[in-house]
Amino acid sequence: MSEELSANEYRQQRIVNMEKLEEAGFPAFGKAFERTARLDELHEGFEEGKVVKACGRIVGMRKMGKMAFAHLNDGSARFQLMVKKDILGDEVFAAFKLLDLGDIIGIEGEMIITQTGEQTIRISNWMLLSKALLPLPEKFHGLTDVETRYRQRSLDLISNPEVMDVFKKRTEVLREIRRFLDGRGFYEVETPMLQQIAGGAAAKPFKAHYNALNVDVFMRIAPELYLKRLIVGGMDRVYEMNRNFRNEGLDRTHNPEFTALEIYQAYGDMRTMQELIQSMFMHLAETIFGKMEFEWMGNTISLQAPWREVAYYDLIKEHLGDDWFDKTLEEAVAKAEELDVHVEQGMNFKEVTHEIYDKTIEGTLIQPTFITRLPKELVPLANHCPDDPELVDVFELIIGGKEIAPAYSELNNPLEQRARFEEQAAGDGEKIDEDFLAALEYGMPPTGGMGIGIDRLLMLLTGSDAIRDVILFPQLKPRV
RNA sequence: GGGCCGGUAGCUCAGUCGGUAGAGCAUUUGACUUUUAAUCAAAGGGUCCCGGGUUCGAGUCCCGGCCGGCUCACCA
Repeated sequence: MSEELSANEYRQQRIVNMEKLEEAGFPAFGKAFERTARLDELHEGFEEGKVVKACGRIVGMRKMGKMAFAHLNDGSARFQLMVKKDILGDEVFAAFKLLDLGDIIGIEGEMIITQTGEQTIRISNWMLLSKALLPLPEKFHGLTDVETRYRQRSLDLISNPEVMDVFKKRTEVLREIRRFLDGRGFYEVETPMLQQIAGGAAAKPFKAHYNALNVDVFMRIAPELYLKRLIVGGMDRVYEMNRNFRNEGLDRTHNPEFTALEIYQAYGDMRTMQELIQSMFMHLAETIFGKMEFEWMGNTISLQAPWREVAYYDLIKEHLGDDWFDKTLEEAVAKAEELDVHVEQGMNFKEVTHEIYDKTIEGTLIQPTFITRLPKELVPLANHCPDDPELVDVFELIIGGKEIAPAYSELNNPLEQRARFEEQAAGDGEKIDEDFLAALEYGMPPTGGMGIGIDRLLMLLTGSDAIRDVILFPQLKPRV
């Protein structure tokens, strides 16, 4: 007996049941059903004696001789059904007992409270809306195999309510972000995902071919250069929240397609973004989660503003000593080795310092922290700090030891922008986006810009340790 | 890419020293009008991830591969 045949036994049995139901006058795949309310709403507005219509999937069934109890789930909640032979009559009751777990039905009945105190609908009538030909995962343990959960998200959602909850929260967060930004006068825009030059970030793009123009195109790695064109054009508050694609590895915090929110506000700067993100995160925490503290990867994180702000050099000194910047390169390398931080031959002092920061300091910043005044070498596309041309006017927001959002006082000097592009192009051979540079030459107002990794934000807000748990269909290797 | 762990019935999992493949749920049949992991009785259900090897005999040991998880590294 093959696995396939065995699985088929369940299917065969359900097809037999389906035929019996059809003979009894219950077509297996019904039409639209008008319900009184969702099951969660019925629980909330429960009223003993009220007659209601509801529908959903049968997720539990306890059959007895002349009555049965079942549980219905419509994705919002579960609701118990009481099914009695003396109410339905012999044939309709017998047909009900032919239903399988997973079948989708519509019912009508009276809301009652059972002896054990559970809100229940005692049904007077029912119809089959859709037959399930395959068995559902087991009722008690549910579906736990992670691989199956990601590959068959439908089943995951059916059998794991907490998974459903995370994805509903995801939708609510996206909706609330839009509402928040719209309320501040931002326009949501859509810019190309198919780009002939993949700019705006340093990452490897996915490549595709466009037949009609016979050109290679790239899936975007960032919308930044297009959004700034809109700032030049006078749309002075814009945001885009959509997918970016990066042709890189896959791990607990990286998926090749991920959702990024980029925000640009003309006549603002990094400070504008700082206020915006604190207000926005607190707003989300308050309105959707009703709390300010979140458990994430073993830490309790408070989003209560104001968040800590520390200049990069001060942070380094805090961890490596006030005299750090008086040290020689050799001393810095020695310290790195002592800390078990791997440094490459030929790295300069700043690079070694940053490597140490990356490996030993960033991870310790659990509570929200703005790191400001970064060395310009680290951030090529930002404006200088007004008081120090060696530093750039940016912040990196770290939460839970992870980078959540960078923000810049955007570079709006087209000559300097061109110089930096040329330097970059010399390094990696990428084409320069001349149209973008031309736009800048018409004049871009001083602008604050920010990028937020939405998936990582959702990990924090929902307490998820893996990005796969906040993305409905994460990338997986194909199954053979 | 390296290391460690895992893949056995539809689902969740056991499987000892290499000796006939197990349980619970689910399914089928029967009993049962207040159950809720319903209960009771009986039955059916397996490509033990794939391919080689060792052996009289492999779910188990060895080699290779696939998929997944954790972790380190790389990339940013």
